[in-house]
Amino acid sequence: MMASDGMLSLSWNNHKATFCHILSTLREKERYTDVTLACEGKFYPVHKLVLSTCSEYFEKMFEHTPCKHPVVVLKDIKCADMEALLSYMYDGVVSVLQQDLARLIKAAELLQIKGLAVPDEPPLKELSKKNAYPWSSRDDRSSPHPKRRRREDMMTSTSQGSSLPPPESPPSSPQHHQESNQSWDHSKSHSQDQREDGVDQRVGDPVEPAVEFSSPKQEASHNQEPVDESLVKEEVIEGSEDNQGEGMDSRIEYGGMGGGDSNTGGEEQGSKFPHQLDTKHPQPLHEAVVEALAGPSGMQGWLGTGELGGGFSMLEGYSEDGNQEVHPASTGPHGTQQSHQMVRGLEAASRCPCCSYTTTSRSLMEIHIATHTREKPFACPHCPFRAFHNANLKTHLRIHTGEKPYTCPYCPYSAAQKEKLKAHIRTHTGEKPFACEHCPYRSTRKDHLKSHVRLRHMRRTPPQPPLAI
DNA sequence: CAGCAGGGGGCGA
DNA sequence: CGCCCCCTGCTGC
Repeated sequence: MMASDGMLSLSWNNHKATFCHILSTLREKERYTDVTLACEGKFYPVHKLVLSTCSEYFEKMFEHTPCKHPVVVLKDIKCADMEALLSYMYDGVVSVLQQDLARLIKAAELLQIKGLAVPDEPPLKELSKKNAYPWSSRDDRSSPHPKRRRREDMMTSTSQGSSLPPPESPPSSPQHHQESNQSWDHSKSHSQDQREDGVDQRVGDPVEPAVEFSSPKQEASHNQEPVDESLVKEEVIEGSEDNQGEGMDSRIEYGGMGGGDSNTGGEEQGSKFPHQLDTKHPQPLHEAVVEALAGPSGMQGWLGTGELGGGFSMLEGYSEDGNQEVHPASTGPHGTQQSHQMVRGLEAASRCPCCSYTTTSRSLMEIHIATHTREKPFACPHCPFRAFHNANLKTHLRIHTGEKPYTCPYCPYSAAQKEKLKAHIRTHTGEKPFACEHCPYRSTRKDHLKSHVRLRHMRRTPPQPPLAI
């Protein structure tokens, strides 16, 4: 464009079209996808960025979902509609049969898709009137009031965007471009990244002080409706340790564990989930995946369980190879039924997405998964720390109280943890139980031995390099 | 500066 | 209880 004061403004004429095209292509190739939508047994790997751009609902969901690659189960959405909406979000256009329009719009409302169900902002998308919005002639396209009204009506009976009222319309297939065979089979993939470190995140945790995760509650408070429990749960993110990534937030405040990312953690994790790395994104994603594999149990995802998930449940079949985190996206009685039906249909030997636990029993799996997803019930009154076990909290509390009950018999040292004292005593006794298998080095502590091996025998003198050439 | 050693915090079980 | 990780201070090359 123009210049002022010697400044040149370069514009990319075809930017929009090219940009959209590339996005679509990326989706087709499933590259850089970082969220998977699941509905009716089909899985759609897509991009959070795109979803967030097109839907405030998804935006908020991801905002409170630190998972690297969450799986969002959409129970009240037909896969055909989902495909159409994805087409709409990626291409800005979707073709739909007149008869399917109402249902599609309804789905769009549930997901708060901008331009379809929610008035979109100035740079509106190209929604062809005839295709998707026949009546828009009487409406401002950018502000589909009728739609909005409808949505508001619905919202008055449910909390915002969270409990999605189940669509009643029967399933059918709107025409759409791509995606029809996007459904993946389980073996296909996704095992990659799911893990994040954990972090006990608990967005919306009812027990949590409002200060901490105010956003969801604020949202809820905006609604006149009482907070829908399912909404809250929906945002709950359970983590496990090591999360690097986004999930780290809370931990960073008080944790040293910092996402086990840096050193060994990364390596170990990498080796810990090899299947995740090789299955699906053999490509550049790699690093990101490795990064995502924060912790051994890094199950950041929101895994629905019987108690938690109003309308959501694990897809057992999916989890078989999956290692995916599953996030509930819709709730409500219908959703629940739907999902349960789906699960029943998939009943077979299934594997926990977060560990190697396998069972053919859905209920057993739910119980097991609860061990990953349960909240940390023991909260420190002085800091954001939470623990799974009371004993851990007690230990933690000593940080605040300064209590160090374990005293060294040889010196004035005292420790808050018994194990620390044991390690300390070795410094007096000279006991070094941990011997390096590559050299005479011995250590009083196992982690020091590990560091030693890493530094001296793994990094330094890699046996292969010369041979490899 | 690299490596070692010790202290400390957290996690899962 | 065992393990992991981070941080920091010390020491020797």
